[in-house]
Amino acid sequence: MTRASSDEQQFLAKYDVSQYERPSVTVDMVIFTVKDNDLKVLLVQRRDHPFKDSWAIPGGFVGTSESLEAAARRELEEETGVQEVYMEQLYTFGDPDRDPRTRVITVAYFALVEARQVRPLRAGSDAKAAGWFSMYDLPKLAFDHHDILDYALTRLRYKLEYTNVAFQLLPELFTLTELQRVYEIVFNRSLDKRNFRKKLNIRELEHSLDPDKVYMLEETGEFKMEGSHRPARLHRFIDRVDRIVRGFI
Amino acid sequence: MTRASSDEQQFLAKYDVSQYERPSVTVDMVIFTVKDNDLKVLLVQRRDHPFKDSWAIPGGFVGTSESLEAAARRELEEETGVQEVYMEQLYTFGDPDRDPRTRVITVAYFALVEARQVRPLRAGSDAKAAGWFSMYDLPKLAFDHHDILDYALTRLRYKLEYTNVAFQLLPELFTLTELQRVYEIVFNRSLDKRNFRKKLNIRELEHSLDPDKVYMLEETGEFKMEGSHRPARLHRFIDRVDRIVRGFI
DNA sequence: TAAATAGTGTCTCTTAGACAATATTAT
DNA sequence: ATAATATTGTCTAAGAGACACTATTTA
Repeated sequence: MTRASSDEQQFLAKYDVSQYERPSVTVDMVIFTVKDNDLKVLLVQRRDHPFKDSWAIPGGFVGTSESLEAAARRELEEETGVQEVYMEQLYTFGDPDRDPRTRVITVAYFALVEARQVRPLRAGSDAKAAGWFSMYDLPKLAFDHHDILDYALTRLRYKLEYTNVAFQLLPELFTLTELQRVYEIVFNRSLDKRNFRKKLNIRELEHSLDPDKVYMLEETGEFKMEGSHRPARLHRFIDRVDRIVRGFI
Repeated sequence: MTRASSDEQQFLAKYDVSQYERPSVTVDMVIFTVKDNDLKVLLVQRRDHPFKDSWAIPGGFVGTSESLEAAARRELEEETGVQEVYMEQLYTFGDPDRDPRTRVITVAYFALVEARQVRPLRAGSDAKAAGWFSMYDLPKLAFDHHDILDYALTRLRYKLEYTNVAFQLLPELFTLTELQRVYEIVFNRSLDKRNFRKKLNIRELEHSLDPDKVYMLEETGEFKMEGSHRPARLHRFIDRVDRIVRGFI
């Protein structure tokens, strides 16, 4: 940052902030979880017009001195009670008529949360209800929220293909079969168990060559004893990296 | 879109558009070209505060009833005179203090233009000068524009790796050596000629399996006769697709 | 014929995907 | 022993990367 000259200070003092018409700016949150053997997204039912009673992804206005990411995390926390989860900017939707009230530009984010960390959903000041909906069986949505969800699902699949973020959808300890189920649910097709595990190993090696980039899968030595069958090894992901905040690239 | 009920119409009539403080929204354009054996970006020198006299990427406010993409194309056309070039949304930068005047959220786009299609650069209403700068030797930039360019270069490299957009940086007819030079310049390292061409063939096949996805490389039968050496075959890309407008995923 | 650039093929290593048998636990 | 799920390896095909020689043109 260059130091402000007195010339510049003079300019800034005179600057007329109401010189241009301004759109409203919101953040909208696509919050995914895997639950009941299904990929779910959090929707709220609108209490007010426009699209009163329609379901929509949660969102809200960006505070005057609040960063976009902070606004997104605030919304996420309001809806789910969770913090510190994986979140990234998705895309900015700004068609002039996407909101019938006035010009609203929305910066969409998507987040991955573990179902069990989420507190029970509740209505809010502008939502008469909230709930988890299957991505494969959505109701009609308000605004352009179908577009946003389409885009989010594509991004989610893409992310799962070349990163290890999947563990963000699982509890800390999980079996490889549970991890595979996450992939199967997100990609909506079954996978071969041996190939899946082989690929995990390959990723493992790749990643250990670049420890700044991703997460490492680790055996805990513990087992999941459940059901009348052979117990499964429990694994965990080790964080080797500062959380990747910025969107995909 | 649901039909507006009279209840809803009543609501919309009363809706107070000045209810929330609003940030300004701009689009900023990262305009890349390959020229003089170098990757160049278009910069303008600011006529006014803040950052008076600093170089910056061109941008401007989004019109009240103008889509983000339209605003980006308008800026692009103003600066370069070109239209119908490859452009995609990059990322939205919204730190509260990124602009000392007031809250300004900017939606960054990046575009690829062919150097010879660009009309000579000229100053503008808010720029005392404009010019092409090497991405590998940038001046100090205004605002957070270094961040935006870093991000744009990463995205550009990524795009070149898995798509055929590189031809957007070339004239309609080009030799394979010229195409390879584009890759070498963007990735800033030399490539093996045989492997490069082999990969082009593989991409070709992939793409013909999915003709809705990308472009096809085609031999024209013409040759570039230039210099005292064997002439090179001229190629072109055939558009097999509606332009991909949305950002990468 | 010399200089300059164009054009081309093989080998090895790694990865992706198809595919089935054995191991361990509770009942 | 049976039911249920966990765990493991091989084969083939395709792609990535290293590597060097011949072809064609003009001066």
